[in-house]
Amino acid sequence: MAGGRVYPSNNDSTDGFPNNLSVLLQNQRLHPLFIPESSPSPFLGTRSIVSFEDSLKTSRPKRSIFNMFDEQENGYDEYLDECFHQPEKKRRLTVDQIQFLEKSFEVDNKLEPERKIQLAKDLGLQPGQVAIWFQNRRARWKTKQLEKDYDTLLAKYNSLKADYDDLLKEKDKLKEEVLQLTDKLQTKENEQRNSEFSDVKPLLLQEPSQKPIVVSMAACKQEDIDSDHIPQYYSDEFHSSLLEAADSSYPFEPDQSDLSQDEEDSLHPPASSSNFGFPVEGYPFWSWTY
DNA sequence: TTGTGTTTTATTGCCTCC
DNA sequence: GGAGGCAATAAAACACAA
Repeated sequence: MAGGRVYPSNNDSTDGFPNNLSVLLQNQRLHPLFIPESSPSPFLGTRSIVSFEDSLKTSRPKRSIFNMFDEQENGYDEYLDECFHQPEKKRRLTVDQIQFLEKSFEVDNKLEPERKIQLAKDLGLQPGQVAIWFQNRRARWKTKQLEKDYDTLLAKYNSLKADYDDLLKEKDKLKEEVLQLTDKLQTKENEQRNSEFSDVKPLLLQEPSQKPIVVSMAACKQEDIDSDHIPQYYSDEFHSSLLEAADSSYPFEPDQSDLSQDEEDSLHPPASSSNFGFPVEGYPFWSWTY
């Protein structure tokens, strides 16, 4: 339920003192902490005082505002008596009292004993009441502060989450872009390979005692056959024997069969074989992997 | 008028500090 | 051990709708 609270007006006060705080502050130039030395409290109305007579009929709590008063303010008997004779039950503080306390709270939310007594004297309250008011006020302030902190954190969280979501979207977008580019590249490479493949004359290497070996020239560029590009560890002797072999013993014949990539691959000896890149029987030299 | 929700005042129990 | 602070909570005061 909502709604501002309507506090009882102090205009019906019978003490003859101004009840409006602003008027009071103006007329007496009161600082919130300023307590006149010997002026009666302008807040000593009839509506803001606990009925102490009623309270005293019952057993006192272990530490009530009465005990606190008795323990701490023994020299304050006159004022206590005045309060004790207030006929009414517990009442809320008046607007003026609350405004005065609020201003005092703004200055310092902690209450030293001297200040407590002065405030009580000036407001027509018991020091214990002032202490309790400050305590409750601190609790309210803390609650509000927690709510503020929560709102701040929530706003920060929402902002960060929005950023994070944006980054996720950006990441997905870039990922998709990479996939598309990869596909494009793959397609281009395939097209290029196919065009090269169509120019190649598949070669059939065959020896009477061996199964036919088909080698794609695409896998073996001319420069690979040049002596300059044959690794040094192949001796000249070995080199010449290869050339000799290519010249006479292994006539190349065109192969009309349609080679698949797998078949082609199967013609190459395994790269990580135990031959360490040396000639393998049954495989042409240009299919060796160094 | 009454029921209900909210706010304020006060109490209680526990803790820390001196 | 006492004073004072805090959290939890009771109780009173109050607003408001039905």
